[in-house]
Amino acid sequence: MSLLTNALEEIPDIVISRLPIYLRTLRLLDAQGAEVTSSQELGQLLGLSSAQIRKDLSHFGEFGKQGTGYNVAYLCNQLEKILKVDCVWPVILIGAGYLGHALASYNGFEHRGFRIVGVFDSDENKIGTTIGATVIQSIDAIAATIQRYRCQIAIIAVPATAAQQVADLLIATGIKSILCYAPITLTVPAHVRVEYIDPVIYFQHMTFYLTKGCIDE
Amino acid sequence: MSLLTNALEEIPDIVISRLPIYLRTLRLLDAQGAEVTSSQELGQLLGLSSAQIRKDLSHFGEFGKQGTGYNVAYLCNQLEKILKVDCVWPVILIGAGYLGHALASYNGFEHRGFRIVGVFDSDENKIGTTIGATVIQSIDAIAATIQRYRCQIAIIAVPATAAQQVADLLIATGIKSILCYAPITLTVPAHVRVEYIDPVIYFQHMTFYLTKGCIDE
DNA sequence: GACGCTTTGATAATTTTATCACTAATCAAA
DNA sequence: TTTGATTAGTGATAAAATTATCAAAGCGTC
Repeated sequence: MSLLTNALEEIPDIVISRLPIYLRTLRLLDAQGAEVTSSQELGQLLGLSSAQIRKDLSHFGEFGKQGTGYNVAYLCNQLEKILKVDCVWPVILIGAGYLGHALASYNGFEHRGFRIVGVFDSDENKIGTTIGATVIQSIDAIAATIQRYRCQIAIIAVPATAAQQVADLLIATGIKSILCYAPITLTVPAHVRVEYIDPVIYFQHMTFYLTKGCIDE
Repeated sequence: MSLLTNALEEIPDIVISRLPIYLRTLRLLDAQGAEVTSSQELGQLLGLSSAQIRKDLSHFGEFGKQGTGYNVAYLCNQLEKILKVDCVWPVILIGAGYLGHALASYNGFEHRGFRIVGVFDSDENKIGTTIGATVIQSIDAIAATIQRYRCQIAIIAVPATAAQQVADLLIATGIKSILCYAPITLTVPAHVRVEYIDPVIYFQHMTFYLTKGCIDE
């Protein structure tokens, strides 16, 4: 089977969503000096069944050797190709509050395939100031940056009240994927993909399973 | 059916994971002054089918009225009870880097059921300094804070290299749920729940669906 | 009050996802 | 070389999740 899959087969999104986890773990194993691994070992590390991992990978080709397992470096490479992160994607960041600063300062993006190429804010007082080497620009400058880098990915790190408006602007300017840190669900056209990060969603998921133990009660 | 469900029925985790999204949207509707809504309207806002929303809610009881829909305030209340966020949960935060600062400064936790009651770091230079009104404490002080607040939830916002060690410490001290911002999969006992936030995982998911357009290529 | 429109909640049907079970390949050691 | 222990890949099966369907109920209008 060809690497980027036979066009007849539609790969489930849930499979795609696991690949980055596999990749992250494989790169850790690689960094630890492991030459080979197995679906069983990976499954143990990730809390998944070995069958699931083999099945997931089988959508894209054959990467292992029976009796031996997978060559870590090779599988890393293949996954990077499948996910198209064997290169660096330009990303723009909207919002230069505390969160925007944390994201812009994070140095874990580049070696995993992403670089923040522009930071934007609407606050006049922030425009022109810097985060590390990056100058915060006016919202008006977004289009130019997107064009220059052919940027398809944006991070929204503005307050919830401004997020939809920012999203509309980004989409009008050609952004195809948005990572939204604002705690709202955006309304976007079908060709735009949005992923959300809202820590409270995770907390509220957790508390369902906890026995109640609140402050002042 | 009783509110917190008939013990015979095991509610799928995937259903639980959607409830916080429903709650978030309902509270938005409430803030906008909406008195009632419908599974159809909610579904439209969230990109889900109305049947799914009705089915999800049906695990917990009957909250709507045929022909009318759901009373927004009432359904909010019920979801808050189901998720046990009709109160404030104490949370501790480990790691006072940029991300830790962003989290500690965020004022969107409290009204959704959570309060950061302690911030900890291993860096001697940070200990004793403040984020807003919160004093950064030594890692050694974690146990006392957990005990004092009967804290069950922790946020890990330390580098990947330290995360497992911190997790082990937290678990030994009684933490039951961890929100992990470090880009690794933690190894934890079965009774501990971990949720992960790693933006790169989302980016790499997105790029699978994008046409390649990297920097310098 | 009857009628038309809407909506829920329940059940059935369908689709999707995960698991199982097995074959063939690989390797190390006897 | 043979044997035993592993392991990938895969078609079949089981489980889970989503979607479709529909009766009953509510509301507004005539």
